[in-house]
Amino acid sequence: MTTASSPLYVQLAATLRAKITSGEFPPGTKLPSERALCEEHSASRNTVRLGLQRLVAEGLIVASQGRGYTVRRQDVLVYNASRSEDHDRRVSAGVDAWVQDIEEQGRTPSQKISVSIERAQPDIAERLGLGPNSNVLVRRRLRFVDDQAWSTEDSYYPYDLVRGTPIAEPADIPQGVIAYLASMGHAQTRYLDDVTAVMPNPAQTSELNVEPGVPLLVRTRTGYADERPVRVTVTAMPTDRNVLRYDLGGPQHG
Amino acid sequence: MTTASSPLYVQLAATLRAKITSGEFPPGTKLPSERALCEEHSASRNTVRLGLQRLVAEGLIVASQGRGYTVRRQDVLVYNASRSEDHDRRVSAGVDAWVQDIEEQGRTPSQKISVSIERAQPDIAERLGLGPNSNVLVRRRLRFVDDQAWSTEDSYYPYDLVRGTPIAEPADIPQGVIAYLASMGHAQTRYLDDVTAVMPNPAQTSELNVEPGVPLLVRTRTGYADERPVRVTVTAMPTDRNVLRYDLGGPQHG
DNA sequence: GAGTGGTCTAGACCACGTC
DNA sequence: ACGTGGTCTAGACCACTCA
Repeated sequence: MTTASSPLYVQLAATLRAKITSGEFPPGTKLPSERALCEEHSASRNTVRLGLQRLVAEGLIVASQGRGYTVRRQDVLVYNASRSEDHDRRVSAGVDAWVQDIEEQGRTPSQKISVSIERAQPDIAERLGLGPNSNVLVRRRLRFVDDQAWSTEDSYYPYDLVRGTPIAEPADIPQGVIAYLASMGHAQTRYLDDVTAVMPNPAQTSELNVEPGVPLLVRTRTGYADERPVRVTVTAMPTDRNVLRYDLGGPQHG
Repeated sequence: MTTASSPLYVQLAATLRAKITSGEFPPGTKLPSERALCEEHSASRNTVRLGLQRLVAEGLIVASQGRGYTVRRQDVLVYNASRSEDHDRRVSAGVDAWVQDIEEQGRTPSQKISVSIERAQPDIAERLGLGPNSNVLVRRRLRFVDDQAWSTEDSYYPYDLVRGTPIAEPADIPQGVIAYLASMGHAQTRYLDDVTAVMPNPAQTSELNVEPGVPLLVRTRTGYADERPVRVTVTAMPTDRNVLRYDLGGPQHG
């Protein structure tokens, strides 16, 4: 047996994983307590915890102090990244593209917006083509779906570009920031998306209410108006509730 | 102090993290041994291990039995997803797009290809618009950069489409599979990419040589020829060495 | 062989949720 | 009040690496 030679905590994780993926433990099921699993598998609590930790890291179960472990409910929404900047759609709908995306999936989106002026972080400054001590206007969004925290989206604009405009106000802009910038002569004609994933740091863990161990999908979008970068947007999405979608119409790129 | 109230292992992780990110411990540095950190922080070994585990999960350090913990060397390559299917580039270069992408970054790519015929998994069958018991041709690629495992790419084709063609052979196809399919009248005109991230399972951990705790970026690309899905490709990339890039020429999508 | 991380035990007390 | 997970201790032996 190959399993007989693997560590106890790995076997324990495999046993529970099988019950979850087979459907014997459907989403919402409460797992036996750590101390019960100790007896059941003749293992110490530390060993049991090591095994459970594995399943938490895989996103299969969630732990809650005082309440126990439960099998996670899967509830994934699609964020359509390639069409999210479509001018026509946005202008006709009067809302931003994310809001529309979520509503089309029958859910209720909402967001909290805060605006500040900050010294640009080095990577942001580089993407915007700014000097090391430049200021940027930052619009931070915390996005909710059905009143549950869902993702964060932080946009950075060169401060010189937006000084004194409505973009610098902490309110939603009806037609969308993109369209407003376009009306000022900064129509974005090209977007560059870099996608990666990170493990959440403590701040993100609490802000987005993710279990430690669930990766965050991070998309960094740079928007260009006539080859000049005018915006960097960093979107962080817990992967247990998001899929990022790109619809590429064909081989028109080069 | 807020830090004074946080758990010991969190403080320990924060201390080491600061030394790493500040540059005091540059990449390649060997960390003090677990037992040395025990003394230094007056903590038990389990507690020290909890803290170190955190940094491993964040991808900052790697552990090696018998050798100790070392600060990870960051070495991230860009995979340009939006141009990777560009017919013109591929045909002119005579190699597949990933190979070209890596070579342009001054590295040496290589890959191992294996081909098999399998019963389609449910999610693959659904994306390909096939019935539940359909067969698919599977081309599995394990990709290397400078002889280090880098990513996996598994392509699924409806078996009826490729039976008896060179695609079903376990060799590289000089002009690329896409171009070959096009010459057979199945030119792919549209691609749909779903991007998410998962924690690696044990098989992926060993195949791609990733530390447990480093997330995998997973892109599922469905290729359409005249509205008919003809290919599904699943690419798994450890995020500690990959960034996925989309260059969107503008708001031409709808 | 000496030192490293990997696994494991058998306890302890604390913080949180539920009843 | 009780049971849950969260943190922590002080040991033990094994597996691996390197000199």
